[in-house]
Amino acid sequence: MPDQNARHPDDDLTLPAPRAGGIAARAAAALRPASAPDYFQGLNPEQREAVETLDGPLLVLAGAGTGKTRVLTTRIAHILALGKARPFEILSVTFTNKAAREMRERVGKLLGEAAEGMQWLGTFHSIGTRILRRHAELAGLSSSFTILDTDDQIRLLKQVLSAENIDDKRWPARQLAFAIDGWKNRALAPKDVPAGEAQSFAAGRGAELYAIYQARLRQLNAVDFGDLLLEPIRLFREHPDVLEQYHRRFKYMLVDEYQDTNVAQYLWLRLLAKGSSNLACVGDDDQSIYGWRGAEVENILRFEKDFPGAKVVRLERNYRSTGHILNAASHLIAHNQGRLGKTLRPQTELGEKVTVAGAWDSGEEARQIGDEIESLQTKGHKLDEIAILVRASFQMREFEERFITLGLPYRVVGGPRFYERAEIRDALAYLRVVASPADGLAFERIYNTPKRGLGDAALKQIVDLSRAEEVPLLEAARRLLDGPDLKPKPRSTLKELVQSFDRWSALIDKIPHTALAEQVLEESGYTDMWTKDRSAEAQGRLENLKELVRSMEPFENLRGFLEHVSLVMDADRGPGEDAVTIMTLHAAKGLEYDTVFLPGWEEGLFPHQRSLDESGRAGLEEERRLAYVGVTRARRRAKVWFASNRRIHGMWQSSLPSRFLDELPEADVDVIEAPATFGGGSGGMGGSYGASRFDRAEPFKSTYDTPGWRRAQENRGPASPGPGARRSGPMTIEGELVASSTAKSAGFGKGARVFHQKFGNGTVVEVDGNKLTVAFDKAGHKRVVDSFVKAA
DNA sequence: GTATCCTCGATTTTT
DNA sequence: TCGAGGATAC
Repeated sequence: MPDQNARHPDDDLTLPAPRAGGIAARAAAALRPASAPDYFQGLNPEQREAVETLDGPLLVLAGAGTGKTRVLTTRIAHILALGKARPFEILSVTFTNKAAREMRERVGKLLGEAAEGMQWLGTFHSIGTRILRRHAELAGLSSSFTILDTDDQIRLLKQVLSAENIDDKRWPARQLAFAIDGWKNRALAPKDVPAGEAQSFAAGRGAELYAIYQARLRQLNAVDFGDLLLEPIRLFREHPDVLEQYHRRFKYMLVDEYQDTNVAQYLWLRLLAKGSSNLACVGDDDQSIYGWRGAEVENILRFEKDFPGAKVVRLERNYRSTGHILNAASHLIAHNQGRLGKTLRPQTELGEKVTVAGAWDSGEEARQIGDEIESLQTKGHKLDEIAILVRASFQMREFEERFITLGLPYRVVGGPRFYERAEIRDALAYLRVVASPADGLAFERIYNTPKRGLGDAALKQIVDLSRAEEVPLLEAARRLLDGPDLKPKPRSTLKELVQSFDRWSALIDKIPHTALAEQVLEESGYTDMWTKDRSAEAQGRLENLKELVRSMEPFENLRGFLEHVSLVMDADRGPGEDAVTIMTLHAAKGLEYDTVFLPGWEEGLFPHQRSLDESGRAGLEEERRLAYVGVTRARRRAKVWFASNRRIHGMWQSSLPSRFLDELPEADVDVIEAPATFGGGSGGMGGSYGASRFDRAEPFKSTYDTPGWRRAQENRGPASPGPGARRSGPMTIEGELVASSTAKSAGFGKGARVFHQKFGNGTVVEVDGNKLTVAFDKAGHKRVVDSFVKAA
């Protein structure tokens, strides 16, 4: 999506552009029929209520697959059709560019060109940028400020650390970046950082370094992502007249995925909502899975308190998935305590039960899933409608390898994205310097790429001069050429580089930006560098560079393109051939597939041990929400898998089925006994020791035959706890843990000698229900399920 | 400036 | 176990 900023001339806040008003008026006329407007067609009563409740704060609790986007877009159409506001008077915020793009498209379908006038539809960050550019001087910036990405941020922090004589081995820049991000997420300026936290970096210098970093940003006329939220907040607080302008401007405000907002975003919204108070937030507390990067579920849980008189509408009719899938998901998520309470109601038949199956190890898990996909394919299912959702990306590899063997087309979502590739970042760095010669970080990135013999020594001279004279790096380089300090060789190379940049910069308004980009890449020797490179990726990198130039075409100029890139960092990739999708659960939020495979439901992996260790119960609940997100991606088939052995950090570990399996309702789940392909796999393992397939089925069965499991069945109860009912968690998590670990044991006592297929012989040192701690003679202490060992 | 050795860490990720 | 990234040696 080309950024709107690039296309729309800056409008004046106080004088609405008449052109846009015309569009709105036409849209309104087109949409205003005699009776109920067409766009209400097919909305259920709750959705309609959410659309029609226009005045005052509104929270729409939209469960998975309940038509959330539809409500948002129809609401916009309704506001415009009633003439309550013009397109540019609606603030509509999303989290990702993808969501913003989709929203714009769908509004476009409803309204046609009126969607074009929606200048304030975008991500928190893009809207923040827009606001900040308008009032840059009030924030000590010029309106052409650059936006640093994570890489630039780290580079700058490294500079700060070295200038402050802090050993960056002991106190890595990454760690400081992480801390600063955390503070910014919570809208803390350097002076607001709690003393205790500042203490945690570089012997108490955390807040001080943060302050120095901020000062450096200002010097560079740059902001980081956090500033795009923080600076507008500061602006609004310190300049009530500015805030007032936006209050007048935004008649209606809509926020998507409200459960993902962090403190800064929340404050930002609160300030703006002091105007009209027509703030509609849509979200689902049960799908809050980004706590680890600053999202505060509390924001959504507290909505009614924060915005007095708020109306809450629950969307619970799910049009996506069949009954068993929804029942399973609802029952699972009901184990969480901190939630607003909401149960998905199926609108169609029960369909297929959710299946749960176990595999001996992760390799077998991948083989079985691969086989199942092939069989679905023979039955005529499209691969595009099949997804494998994993907890952690290392799980993907096994599937990829298997699918390559099978010749099964797949696509991996995630991974290094287009704009993060080294060659793209290098090319962009060149263009950034051309567009804004003061961009020191970009200059630093490419001043010796391709290698031109400018080493650290020359760089240090430039940096020192830049500091001493308080000028940008490029300017410092220029001055250095006039002085006596440079050796002849670097002098001539540097001179050529500086002159090249002067030449390119002069061309900015003279030739098309795509042609300029090509010229820069050519003359700088950058393309050459890859042409000469004999490595395997070089060809692909050259392709990427061409793709980059192509992607610049829709933009008016270089500046517009760079703005887009700094915020978007994401390139559309075409649909391509029919293929299975492999991605993380996090990446799957908002998507849906007919068939969803959910491998790796094992304790330690899912829920992830680290999440439990770091965040305790809150961590567990977020993991459970992730499981809920996973299951609710499925329209017709959800297939959960676990493996009893998995290689973690290169070492085989035996694993126990996830507690989340215990939390699925038996009535909606089929436990699959693995087909008899045991031992028929790759590698030398398996098969030879004559184990029966029940070796695998058994631990699973025993897990199910627990008091916790039975209690879970009894607690299934009616599907809906009723609006507003806060389910206090029908069963305690601790209870279930104890329950599943007090399952009947296969009868090994302390001191018994046992044999395990992977770990060999050992002695039982502890018995905890059906889980044994065994001191293996060779493999050390391990926890295993009793049915995996035999009496030795 | 580049090759090789070694050490460390190993969920999730957007802007 | 394996890979990236930094440090060291040439």
